[in-house]
Amino acid sequence: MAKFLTNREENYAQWYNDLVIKADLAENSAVRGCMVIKPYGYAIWENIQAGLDKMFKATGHVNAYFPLFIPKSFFSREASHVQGFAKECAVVTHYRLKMDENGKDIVVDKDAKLEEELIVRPTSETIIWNSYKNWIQSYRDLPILINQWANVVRWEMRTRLFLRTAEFLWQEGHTAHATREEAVEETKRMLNVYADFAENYMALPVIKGYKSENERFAGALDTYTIEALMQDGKALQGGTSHFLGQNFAKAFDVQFTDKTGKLDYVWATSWGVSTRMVGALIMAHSDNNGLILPPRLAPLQTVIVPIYKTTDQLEKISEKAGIIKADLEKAGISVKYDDRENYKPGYKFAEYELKGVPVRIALGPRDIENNTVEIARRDTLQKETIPDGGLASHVAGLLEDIQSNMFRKALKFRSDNTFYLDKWSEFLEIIDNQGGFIMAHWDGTAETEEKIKEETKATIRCIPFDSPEEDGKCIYSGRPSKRRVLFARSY
RNA sequence: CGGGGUGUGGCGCAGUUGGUAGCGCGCUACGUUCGGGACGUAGAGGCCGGAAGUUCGAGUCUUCUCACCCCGACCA
Repeated sequence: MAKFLTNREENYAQWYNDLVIKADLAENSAVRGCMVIKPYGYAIWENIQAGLDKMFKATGHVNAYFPLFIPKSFFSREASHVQGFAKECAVVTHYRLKMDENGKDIVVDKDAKLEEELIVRPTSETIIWNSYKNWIQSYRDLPILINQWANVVRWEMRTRLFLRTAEFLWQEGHTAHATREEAVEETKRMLNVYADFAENYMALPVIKGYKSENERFAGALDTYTIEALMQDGKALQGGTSHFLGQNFAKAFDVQFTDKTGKLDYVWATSWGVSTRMVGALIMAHSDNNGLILPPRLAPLQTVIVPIYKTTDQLEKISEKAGIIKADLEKAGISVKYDDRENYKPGYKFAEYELKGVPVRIALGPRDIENNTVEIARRDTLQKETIPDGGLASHVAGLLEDIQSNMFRKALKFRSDNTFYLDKWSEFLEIIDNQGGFIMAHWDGTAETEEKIKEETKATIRCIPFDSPEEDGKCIYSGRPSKRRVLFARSY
C-alpha cells in the first residue's frame, strides 16, 4: 500500500511534500517560491472560501477589492507596520520593457522609472485605510465591515507548498468602528468565526488565545490567534485577528464626528486566513495511504467504482450506479461514477484513498445479484457490505460520522500531546523527543520568551483565553506567574 | 545570505578507464484481464540545464554560469 508515498513516521516533511504532489494538489512553478495550485487543491480552497464567506456575510460583512499595488509612501506611514514587512516586500520600480541594442533581449526601459515605487501588497491595511479616510466623516458612516479575497506577496527565503510561499491567497477583513469596545468585540467575533470554521468544517480543534508582544502583528495593539497541532507535534497558526487600535486611523488621519459632535480617530481591526489552511488540513488528518479530507471540505464526497468482467455486467452495474448517483446527488452529496476502462478497481481504490475521498462505493456482479453495495470509509479504512436500500441517507449519515470522527481523533491526538509542565528539564525532554503543546508558566517578559526560543526553538504560540488563573513559577526563570501559556515548535 | 545536494525522454533513475545514450513507470495501438495499484505483443518519445575550453572524439574531464531541492538565519 501507498508505495508511492514516503512513510509519514520516517520523514514527516517528505511525506507532506509527496502527498501534496501525488494527490495533485499543487506543484512548484517556474517562479521561485510560487506554487501552482492545481484543480484538486484549488477545489479544496474554494470550499474553504465558500464556508468562510458565508460566515463573514452572516456576521454582517461585505466583500470588496483593493489594489495589488501600494505606493511606498502609504506603506511607510505606520512605523511598526513597515518595520514588520520591509524585509519581504516585492517592489515595482518600472513600467515598461524594450528591446536591447542588439534587438535580441527584452530589457527594462530605464526611461520608464516610476516616480514613486509601488509595493506589491504583503497585506492591505495601508491602501485600505487610505480609502477609508474618504469614506468616513461621521459616526453614521460606521462601522465599515469589509472583507477582501486576494493574493498577497511576501518574499520568503524558504518556501513550502501551501505552508509558506512567496505569493499566497487569503482573505483579509478590515473593519472600522466608532469605539474601542466595538473594535475589540469585532476582533473576538472574527476569531470565533475562524475557530468555528476550523472545528466544524476542517475537523481541526484549535486553541484560541492572545499572541505575546513578540509574535504580534506589525501595527496591532493585540493579536488573537487560533493554534492547531499537527501530527508531527508542531503547531500551526490557523488564523489571526488583530485589534489595531487607532494606529492606522492616526497614520492616515481618519477621524469622525461622534454623536456628541466631538472628533475622534476611528478604531480598527483586521483578520485573515490563507491557503495555509490547506496545508493544515493535510498535516492534521492524513495518513500513509494519502489524504483524509473532512466531508464538508472534500471536493468529491463519494465515488462509485464498478467491478466487472463482462460488458453485460458493466451495463447492469452502470445502470444501478446511475440510480445511486442520482439519489445521492438529490440528497446534496457529491458523487462521481468512475467507469474508466483503462484502470482496474484496485488501482482506483488506491487512487481515491490517495486523494482522500471520504466514501467509496464498490459495485460488482455479486452486489447486483444480492442488491447490496460495498461501502468503504476513508478515515478508518473500514469496509462493509450493506443492502442498497436507503443508501442516500446511509451515506449522509456516514459523511457526518466521518466528519465528527475526524474531529474526535484530532482532539484526542491533541490532548494526548498536550503537556502541563513545571520543570525546565521536562520541557527540554518533551520538546526534543516528542513535540506537542506544552502548557507552562511564563514570567511575561520578552527576554525569557527569547531565551526559550533560542534554546529550544519553541515559541509562545498563544496565551490561551481560557487558561485558568493559577499561581506558579516561570518554567525558565522561576519568577512568579499567574497563568500557563502555550509553547510549541511551529510552522 | 551561509552549508550540502541534484540537473540525462512526461516522471523516477542508470550510464564503467572519454568512443556518439539505456532501464523502470507513464504514454499510443491491439488482445487477454477486472472484488485491493493486471499482463502480453508492437510502437512513439532525449542535440544529456546553459556557455566556453581540453580532445580525433565529451553525458563523462576543466572553468564559468543558471535553475531547483534539502539543512540553517527571517516569517503567516
